[in-house]
Amino acid sequence: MKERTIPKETIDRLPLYLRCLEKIIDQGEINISSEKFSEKLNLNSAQVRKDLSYFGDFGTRGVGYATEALASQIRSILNLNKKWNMALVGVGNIGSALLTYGGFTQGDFEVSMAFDTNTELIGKKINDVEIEDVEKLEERVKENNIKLGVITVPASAAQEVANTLVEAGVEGILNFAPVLLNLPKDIKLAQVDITKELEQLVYYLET
Amino acid sequence: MKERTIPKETIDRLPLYLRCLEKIIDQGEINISSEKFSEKLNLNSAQVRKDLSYFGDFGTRGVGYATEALASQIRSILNLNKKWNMALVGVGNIGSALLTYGGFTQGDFEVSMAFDTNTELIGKKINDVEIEDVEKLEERVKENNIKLGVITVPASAAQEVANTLVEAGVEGILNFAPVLLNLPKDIKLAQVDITKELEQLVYYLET
DNA sequence: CAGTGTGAAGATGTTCACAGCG
DNA sequence: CGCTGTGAACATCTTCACACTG
Repeated sequence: MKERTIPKETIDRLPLYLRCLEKIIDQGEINISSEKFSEKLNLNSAQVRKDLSYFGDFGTRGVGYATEALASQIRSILNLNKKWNMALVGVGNIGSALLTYGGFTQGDFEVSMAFDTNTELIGKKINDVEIEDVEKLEERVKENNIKLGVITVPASAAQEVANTLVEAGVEGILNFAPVLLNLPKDIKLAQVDITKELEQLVYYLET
Repeated sequence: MKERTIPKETIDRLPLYLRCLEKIIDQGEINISSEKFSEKLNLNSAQVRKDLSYFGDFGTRGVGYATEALASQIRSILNLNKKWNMALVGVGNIGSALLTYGGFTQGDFEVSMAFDTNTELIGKKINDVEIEDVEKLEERVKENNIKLGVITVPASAAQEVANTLVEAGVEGILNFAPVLLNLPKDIKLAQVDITKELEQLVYYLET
């Protein structure tokens, strides 16, 4: 293992490696070569080896990578050894979808608090999570030591919500609102921008 | 305007330029300099000028870019001059959220057909769209000449749905399922992978 | 003379090719 | 002998710096 700066793109691919590994572990495979790996993920095998070598010498020459051990390593690199609770703000279409989303309900992430301004919603429960007044956000997030916030409010409210989340001590934000958030640089941001994806997509289409 | 290959990253940024422009047009600005632009988007001003220059000489030296004209140019480059109808498959949490999503309901994109396998859902309407049997997908998508598909089914069903959409003549797919789809190379893909985003996000967090 | 458009330099990421280990 | 790990070559993207124009 060398001390080097790790490309963002490598981090980008780690979740894909992990997902691929979990699949082939299910199929009972004990080892996998970088070649096999790269075929499944449509990339170059040298890419796979280089990516993994940033974090240690996980492979065995002549054999490949031990699937179980590698999966465990990647989970550890990605900080997936603890359950991440999230505070969600904005219980609209996407917000409620995330509250009941099976994709991570049973996994490493869980929406454990939800906030809204709509008095019709406050007090109701979705998937065992009670919707609370956004006024209480700061207090409640601090109290529960939540480190991840999810923004699913309309674009116009997103920056204000982001500020409140930061005040409340959140360290990372998953933002679904189509705005560029202004955040302190120690706060990490993941942006999910569906309209942007669609606009890019149709650029490439025949018209 | 030079004939050059346009970086993917440039296409990535076009929707952001557009969004930013629309905002400042609302504020009544007639012109904007690459410098102002770059501040609002957190990038280098040379980046802005280079990106825009791939498509033509839109700026005026000493003045900047005419906001209205540039917005219109970008919309045209991105193929946003027509309304894009989409066929959505999988009316679960995320699927139904998209059916009622205000973010593009009033815009350039609209989910105009929805399919599912669940007989409880088939026949019901969400936001004026009747949910149909996925068996009818190919026929109905062809008949309506739909060019965009949205996959919001569980991971295990995603590849099969993708195949059907391709059979039906779709040219672009927006996929929310956490799988790497195998598609003919003339079919364009946009992937929205929420779990991946979260996994990357927490990599960067203190633990 | 302010601000674009763009070659050239620099930074970052990917692929090649092969030495060396199990 | 097969497959990893990795310098070096290559490709792509970003930033600099400045000539030139409206």
